[in-house]
Amino acid sequence: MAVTIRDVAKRAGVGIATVSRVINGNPSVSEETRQRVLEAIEELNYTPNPIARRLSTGRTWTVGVLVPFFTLPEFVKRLQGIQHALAESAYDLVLFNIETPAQRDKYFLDLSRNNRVDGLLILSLVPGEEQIAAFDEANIPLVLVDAVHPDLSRVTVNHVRGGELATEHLIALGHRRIAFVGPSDDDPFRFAAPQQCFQGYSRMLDAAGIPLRKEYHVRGAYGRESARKMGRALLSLDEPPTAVFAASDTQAIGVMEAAREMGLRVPEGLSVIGYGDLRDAEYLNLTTVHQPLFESGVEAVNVLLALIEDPPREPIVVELPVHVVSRGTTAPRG
Amino acid sequence: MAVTIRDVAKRAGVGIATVSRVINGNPSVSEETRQRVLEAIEELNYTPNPIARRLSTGRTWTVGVLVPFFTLPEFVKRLQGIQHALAESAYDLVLFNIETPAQRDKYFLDLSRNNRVDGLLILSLVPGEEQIAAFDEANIPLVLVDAVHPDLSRVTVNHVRGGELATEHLIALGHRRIAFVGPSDDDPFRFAAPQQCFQGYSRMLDAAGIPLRKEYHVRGAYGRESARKMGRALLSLDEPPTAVFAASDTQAIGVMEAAREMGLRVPEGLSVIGYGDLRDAEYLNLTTVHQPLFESGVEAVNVLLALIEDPPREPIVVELPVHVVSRGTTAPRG
DNA sequence: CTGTTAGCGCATTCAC
DNA sequence: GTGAATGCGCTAACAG
Repeated sequence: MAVTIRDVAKRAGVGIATVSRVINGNPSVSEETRQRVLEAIEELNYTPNPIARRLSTGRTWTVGVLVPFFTLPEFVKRLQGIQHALAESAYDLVLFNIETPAQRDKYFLDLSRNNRVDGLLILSLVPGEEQIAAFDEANIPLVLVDAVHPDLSRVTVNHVRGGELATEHLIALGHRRIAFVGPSDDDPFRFAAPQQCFQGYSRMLDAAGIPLRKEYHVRGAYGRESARKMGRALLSLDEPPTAVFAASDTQAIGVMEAAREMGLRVPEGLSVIGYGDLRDAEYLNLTTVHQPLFESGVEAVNVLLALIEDPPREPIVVELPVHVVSRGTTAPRG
Repeated sequence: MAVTIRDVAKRAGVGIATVSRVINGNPSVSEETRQRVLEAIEELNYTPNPIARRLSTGRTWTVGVLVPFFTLPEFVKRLQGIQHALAESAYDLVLFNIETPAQRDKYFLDLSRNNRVDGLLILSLVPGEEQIAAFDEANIPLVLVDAVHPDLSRVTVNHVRGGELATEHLIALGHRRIAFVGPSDDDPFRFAAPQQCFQGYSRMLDAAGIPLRKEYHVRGAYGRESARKMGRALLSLDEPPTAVFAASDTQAIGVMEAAREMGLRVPEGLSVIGYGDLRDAEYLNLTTVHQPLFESGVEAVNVLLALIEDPPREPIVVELPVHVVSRGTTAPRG
């Protein structure tokens, strides 16, 4: 049926080992026989069976990506970076989407026991200690993206810093009544970023001598609709904020809609800064904190491949910078 | 190192064949030995090595998904359906993203020759005849999603019908000056849907006795920004349209923005209907034609798995229905 | 430099 | 019912 290494060997009049050597670029083959083998390969239209190779080498040539809710724009963009970096490698990308804690645990167990991936990228999730131990024992390197565990390699951005920068930006514009809008943290996955943004926010307020007002600190479901409601609530306060820092662009958009509905112009009546710099941000002229999403995917792949190639060593830590992208939704306090 | 079937066999005091039988649910094993084997498996924490199984069975237990620009929301949603359906199966999902014709051809060649996938889902792309022949020869079933080739199984929606429905909706509201906004078709991938939408549009106009006006037919780059410009151009016409059918929700949003900028209210001054029913559509209260994106992914997986299990046969064709979702952006002609 | 051989871990005849 | 033996296609010692 399919043409195998043996067919090529016969055709070229050599042993299968020689064919294997040619395929794998082993230098100890005479130029002459190499040519003969290459010709045979060409004529027979041969390509090595990857599965046999995998069994033989004991490697799967596969990288797994564990991602919660991969359809969320942040994750899509990270995935894009991962896909991009992996496309140029010999590794296949297999996607594991997680929508419930049960799924998460199932995949963790599955992937650490079965011989399914050579390495795993984990987005915005932190495995438990036993799970980490299992991967370690199975000798499967892990790289966290946008999540932190002291023993694991990771690619992160400093969200506390991001929160500081956003807040600093508003303070520099003269604002003092600055609200924070973020996703609620009763989510089963409880992503760390928003909480860290809040830390940066409160730290920077503190540094500026601005008291934290709890009525300016609102949380709700992720998504525009919810953010719009929160925005309306904020703007209905007796002393409404003059600026809002939203822990995601999606929520920033919701807040802007609330402002518009209430007859408030942005940025004249209300400054809004988002977080993430998602696709729509530029288009909507939204001031935001740029997060290197695509780049984080690329970097994570680089780190993981290094870990796969080299013997295990110290965790590799890459921290990518964030910066404010000042566009049209923030302005000096009126 | 890792525990193998041999370890289990030894532990249970049986041959490896028996262990294999137990694993694969072969009935010809006595209940007693089955229990013994299961215990051994449990104690040793054994899981079969999938790669060895793949080599032995000659199947990869892998499904490939070929998708152009997978970050576009339409594709993300289809991918979600695919992922969802595949998660419950024994198959891995490996993602191949395509951004250039060269990449497309490379993957087609690669996947048809190498033993990498048991089947392939192809989104919005049609392979060439030689490529189809190659897959056929390699015995790798193909399922097209949102694309048509007479010899291939596929899951589609009737975009001509979709275009008719959208146009009919506007006509029923009394509109006669109806414009069509779509992506330009000088794209190297030239997705078929927009063109078919246009066919439905022009067919329905014809049926209603409304002449097609070429100044009402505008095309431009995919994306909001471009659509906004087209919208402005349309609304600046001496005799501007009273309604716009956009071949994608993204473009519909751009048109709505153009209307707002020019002081026209939607739907009072301008009716807008989109296409796709993407996530934002409901939120923005956009009237649109619902496309079963998620469902198309699920169905495609079902078809593909059937094709993998069963001997090749007639192409399986699934056509999913579309329908207008009437929301707040269309109204009777003023 | 090159061919022979021995696995990789499992499924699967084929005898018993 | 069950075990021993063979092979899936390839890589990697090991001899020559």
